[in-house]
Parts: sequence; C-alpha cells; structure tokens
Amino acid sequence: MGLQLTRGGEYAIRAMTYLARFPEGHVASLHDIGQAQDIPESFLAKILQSLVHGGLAVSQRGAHGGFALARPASEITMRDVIEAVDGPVALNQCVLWPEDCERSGDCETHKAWARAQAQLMDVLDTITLRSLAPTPVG
Amino acid sequence: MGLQLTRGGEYAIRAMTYLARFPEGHVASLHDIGQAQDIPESFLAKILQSLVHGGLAVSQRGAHGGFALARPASEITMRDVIEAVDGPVALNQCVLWPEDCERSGDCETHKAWARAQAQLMDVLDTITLRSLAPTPVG
DNA sequence: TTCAACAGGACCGTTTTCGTCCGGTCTCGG
DNA sequence: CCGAGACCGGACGAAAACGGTCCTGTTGAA
Repeated sequence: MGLQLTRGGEYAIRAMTYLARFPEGHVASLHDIGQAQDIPESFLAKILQSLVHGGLAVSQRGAHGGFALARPASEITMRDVIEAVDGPVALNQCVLWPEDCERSGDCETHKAWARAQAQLMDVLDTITLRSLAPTPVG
Repeated sequence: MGLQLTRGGEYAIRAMTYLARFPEGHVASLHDIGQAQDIPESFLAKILQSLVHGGLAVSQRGAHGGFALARPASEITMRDVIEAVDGPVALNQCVLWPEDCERSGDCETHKAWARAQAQLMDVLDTITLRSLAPTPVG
C-alpha cells in the first residue's frame, strides 16, 4: 500500500541499527542479528548480502564470522540503506531517467518534481544510523 | 523497485496537474485527460474515482460531464493526492500502527522514525498542485 | 581436516500492480 | 420523453514484485 518501505527495507534498517549499537568493527553473526531483531534468518541473509554489495557492511567468513558496519554509524544514512536494498528512491520515473520524459514538451513540471525529489532526499540523507540507534551497549 | 510512487499515483498527479492548468471549476472529460496526459482511459477512470472519493475532485455526470478540482489548486497537496490513490504514506509500519510495535522494548528508535516520517510529510504537504502546474492555459 | 558461517542462485506461493470490461445510472439536449 | 454521452462501480485477469525458503558452494579459524 502506497509510498512505504518494503519489509526488506525495514529489516535492513533494523539490522544495521542493531550493528550500530556495538563498538565500531564489532562482528555479529547472521544468527545473532536475526534473533535479536526478530527477522527470518534466511531472508536476512539476502538482505545482508545486498548491504555488503552496496559497501555498507562487511562480512567475515568462516568460523566466528559475521557482519559489521563498513564505516562509522554516523556516516551511513537511511538513504544509503534503503537504496542498497530496495533500489533507487524516486517520486517518479521522470526524475530518475529524464531521457524517457519527452512527452509533448509538457515537462515544465519537471523542475517542480526535481525540487520535491531533492527535498525528499535531503530528509533521507540527514538521518544516519547514529541518529536511529538507541544507547550503545558493550 | 523501492520507495517510489506507483504508476497509479503518478497518473493521479499528472491528471490533477492537468486540471490545475485550467480556470477554477473547469470540467474536463476522462477522455480529454487521458489523451492529453497519455494515460490509459480505463485505468484513469479508476484513479479519478479514488480522487472523487477522497474529496479532491468532483465529477459531473451525463452529457458534457467530466471532472474538476474540488478546491483551488493551491489547496491540494501532493500528499493529498498520493494518499487518496495509493493509501497512507509511511516509512514503516511501526509509525503508522504503534500498537503493533511492542517488540522487546527496543523501540527508542521509535522517536527517530517519527521524526523522519514527520519531515517526509512536511515535504509532501508543502508541494501543491499550484506549484507543480506550468503556466495556465484556456 | 573439520566445521561454523557467509555466498549466491534457484525456486515458489502470495499479494499488489496495472490494467480491461461490462452493465448500471445519471443528465443534458432535442 | 427519449437517447446519447459520460461517469459509477465492481468483476476479472495477466504479470510483476514481494517475502521467504533451500541447497550447493566457498572460506577461514581452530
């Protein structure tokens, strides 16, 4: 329904926020994250892969492996996370791929859309994992 | 893909923006709107119904019928239109239905979500059909 | 060498999206 | 009064996206 995060997107934020509660570099296993945040582990695996591909998390394989943030929590934004998992955030196609937009020169509207889009991005860019995370723990 | 308007939502904005280009109260038929904005008419019919139900547009039946804005373009926001067609805008479920949120007291995050949500709404509330519409005609 | 843990892709049921179609109803013009 | 033009509203349906599982690698620490 409507303009909403997918469940994958929300899980991603939850997982990353969880990682942000630990000291920088702390590695948590898929299992731990899933348990703590109540996310199906097999699904979470896919999500974390996207995050790693997007350069937001790093993974450690083998025994005692797991995941950690790729940079400080204060440098990872909500937009970063959402786009890594759910793809680009865009009010309309026209803003994202302007080349498809040439509909009868009607697009003086284009500038207005672009402004709206920019404001939206600004909101999402301002919110970091740091600002989302509650008081850190050991 | 991701946090984006549905096609229905985008059509709705286009249709309403089209209506906003005419003098207040001007009635345009489904056919005219569809042609002008390149929207499948049978689909557009559904969308306009939602807009009428939402109190954003009024319809005139019978010969020479059609649709018009229910109020001045400056008083219809992007959020109004999107919510009428696509349902509520919400970053996460937690913000929309807080009663489902009680997951292990973990939700100090809640306040941060609420702030993000509020900022998002603020952007969408600020953009009116007036600001989206190009120079009026007719 | 073993085994815990991630990598990655195939698969699949369900829901949502994006429409189409059709019979009904209303209203204007003649 | 009649008929054509136009919206009403719900049933229907294909296709894509979502949400999730599973299974076979590969990696790396002990």
